[in-house]
Amino acid sequence: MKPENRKQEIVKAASILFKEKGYSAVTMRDLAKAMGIKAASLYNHIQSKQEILSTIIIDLAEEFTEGMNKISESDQKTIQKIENIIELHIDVTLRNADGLASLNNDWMHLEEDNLQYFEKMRYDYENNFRKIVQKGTEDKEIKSFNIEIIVFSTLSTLRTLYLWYPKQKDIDADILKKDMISVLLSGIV
Amino acid sequence: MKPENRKQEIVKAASILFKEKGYSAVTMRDLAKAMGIKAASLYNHIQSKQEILSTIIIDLAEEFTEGMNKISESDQKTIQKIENIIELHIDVTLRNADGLASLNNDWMHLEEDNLQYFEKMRYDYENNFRKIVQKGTEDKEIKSFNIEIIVFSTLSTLRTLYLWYPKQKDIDADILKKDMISVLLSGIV
DNA sequence: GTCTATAGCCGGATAGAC
DNA sequence: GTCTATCCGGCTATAGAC
Repeated sequence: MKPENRKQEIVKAASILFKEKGYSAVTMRDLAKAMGIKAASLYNHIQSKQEILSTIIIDLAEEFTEGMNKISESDQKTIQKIENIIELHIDVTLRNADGLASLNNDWMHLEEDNLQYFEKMRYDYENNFRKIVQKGTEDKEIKSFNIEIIVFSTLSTLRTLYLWYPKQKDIDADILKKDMISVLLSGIV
Repeated sequence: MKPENRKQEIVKAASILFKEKGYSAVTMRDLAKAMGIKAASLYNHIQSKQEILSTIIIDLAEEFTEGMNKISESDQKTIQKIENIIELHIDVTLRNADGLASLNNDWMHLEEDNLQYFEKMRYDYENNFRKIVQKGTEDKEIKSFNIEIIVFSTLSTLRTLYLWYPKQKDIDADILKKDMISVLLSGIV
């Protein structure tokens, strides 16, 4: 097995453990045990514990950044853009729910360069979202509530999907997308 | 100053640090430094690091449990109940936003009895919420989307308020309540 | 590529002086 | 009530045998 594949296995196992206890509470011994080897052996495939964390988080953050850039630059209507953002989050969650736990809760344990890079991506992502909502209210596609509240409540729900989706085993991805779009856009009343 | 007050100061300082880095990444030396004393001195006021965590989390969980029980047992209509739940979350967030970080992210580091007690309270809370939404759909007060999606998306937003509210310094609590109720109940379109 | 052994450091917590 | 000094265990990471 090539080292790259072995590294991917380590990252995957680490994602699950980081989700359960958080980056700081997971030891290299825990991770090695989950892989069925000794802690020292991990270092043939990775440089450090920190490298595992940054691999998980930066890959996901770049995925969101690329997706958001495409949506943001398109010439669709606001509502269509928001629907695409909801789909983006659901798609990423289906593919890597465990990694999203680190993205949401352990980003502050990234070190220098990666921390700055991550924070910039997150800022740009939120700002793109905010601009889309802003334009939507100007075009009267969206109600003129406080824009920050709209951005916050929508993003909160999408960012927390990773916690909730794995528990809903019997729900179809397409139904989830449809209902999630309805709930977030049209409300529940 | 009585020991009880000093303990409260420690818990408050710890809440801030736990919010920034998480329970596991904060050391007793970090906490002592924030209090302007040495780590050993903390132990004149608390039994252990674990005691600080359980004080933060259990107090808050009990506050939510009491609030939810009152709402749940009242004879109000469903929509009024949901509005009261939104207000409950906003009120607790205004009073103790830092502590809510531990409630949301560090509950898994509670030990045996407190962990079980917490998990029971959280289960009951969610179940009460679910029953309220269920009744609302039966009475046609609420649209008949997938109930789990409604419960999840509403709770996600309310639980994440602690991250967002402190950044919105210029927003009035009453306006926040009003707009949050509108966004969650009526949607944004 | 995995192992054993261990370096070197830092963690929570205690003892006892003041 | 706070301090200094310290115990002791667990942490990340490395060295070197197989």
